[in-house]
Amino acid sequence: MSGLRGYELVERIGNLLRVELRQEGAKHGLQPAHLQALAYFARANRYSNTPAALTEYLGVTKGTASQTLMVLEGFRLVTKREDKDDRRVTRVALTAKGRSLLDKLLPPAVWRCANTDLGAATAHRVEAAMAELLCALQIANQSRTFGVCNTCAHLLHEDGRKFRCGLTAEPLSSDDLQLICREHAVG
Amino acid sequence: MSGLRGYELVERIGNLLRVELRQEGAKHGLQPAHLQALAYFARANRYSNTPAALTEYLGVTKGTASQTLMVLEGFRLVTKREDKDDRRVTRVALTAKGRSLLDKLLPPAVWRCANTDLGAATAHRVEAAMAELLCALQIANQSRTFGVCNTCAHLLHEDGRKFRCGLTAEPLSSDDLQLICREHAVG
DNA sequence: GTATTATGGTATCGAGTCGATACTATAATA
DNA sequence: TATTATAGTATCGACTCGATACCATAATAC
Repeated sequence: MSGLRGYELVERIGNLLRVELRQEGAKHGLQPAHLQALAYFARANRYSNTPAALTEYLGVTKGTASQTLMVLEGFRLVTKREDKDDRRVTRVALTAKGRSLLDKLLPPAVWRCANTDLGAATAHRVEAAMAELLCALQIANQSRTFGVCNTCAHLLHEDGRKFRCGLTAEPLSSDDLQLICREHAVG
Repeated sequence: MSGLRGYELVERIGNLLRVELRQEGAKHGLQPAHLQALAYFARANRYSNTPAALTEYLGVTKGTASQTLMVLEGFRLVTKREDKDDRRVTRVALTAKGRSLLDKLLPPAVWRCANTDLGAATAHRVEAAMAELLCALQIANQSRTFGVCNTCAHLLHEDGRKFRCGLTAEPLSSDDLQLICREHAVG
């Protein structure tokens, strides 16, 4: 019971979406990897909006990630600026153009359509199953989880509605809690 | 409710597996696309073991599919022969080497591991959810379903344990029922 | 029965991905 | 101060993929 059947299903789903993403992105001169990167920076928090974090997130080499970012910057979809505390670090942020393009392209039309067809209840159940699967895969892969602060083991609840990161000791707003963090930990 | 969260999950799962597939395949000089093609022909039935069917399955152009096949043939992982009835058509079959390599590489180790960690019951539930999602996506995409004969609307049950394809009128063995067919139809 | 069109497949080219390696700049550590 | 680690870029080669053109064969039109 190696789960080959399940694996084939995931492969096909991923492939189908990838083909769609390629077609849609091509209309704007973008490849799947570009859109993945753009989507990442749209949701990355202040500890995670760097090329190095993207490298880990996508599982590619830093050279590849750097190239991807150069393309996005060339299209004026993201901006880069030097970190003022650590001058080795580059901070990446979406431009308004990048954000509106992302809203238009993701998720792909075929996904929105399928999601509607499934209905809210089924879609939610499928989503939960995939979350479970992803978690297991990340553990098996010993890779970072890149979850949101809201679900992080480092999150500290203070009195009232205040939150703080246990790693950096910095306070977190409620918006912060919805962002992806490279230091995210489970358990 | 566009299902962006669910989409991100699928993207991440697909990406994680793709990275793994790339690393494993690289040890044998194979790219992800090669292994996908190899896996397809391992399961394709007699109506579907052609480059044209692979083209539809992977959602790429026929030129791309042709190149992929040339690589596989070069590595002696598949063989090609001309169809005797329609000489435009090429039939593709795995070699013993191709089959054993596939058994070794798919599903990737990280998948087997995650599958074990999840446990049989959960793995089955996740698999069912994925099947449902894939079906909805294929309908939304108006793409062929590439299911097995066992689940096909064309399948005719004859007396006893005999089966026949309603499209080609040919008899189907019980092994045939487990193979992928490009003419597969739902409903 | 021949001309036309459709289908299956290959060849070739260019744009782009991605990994590998080498390199620079800055920070952290010995 | 010297060494090492980290963040990022530059460059190169192998490869993917789409686009286009092309060839052979089958199906269809007339």
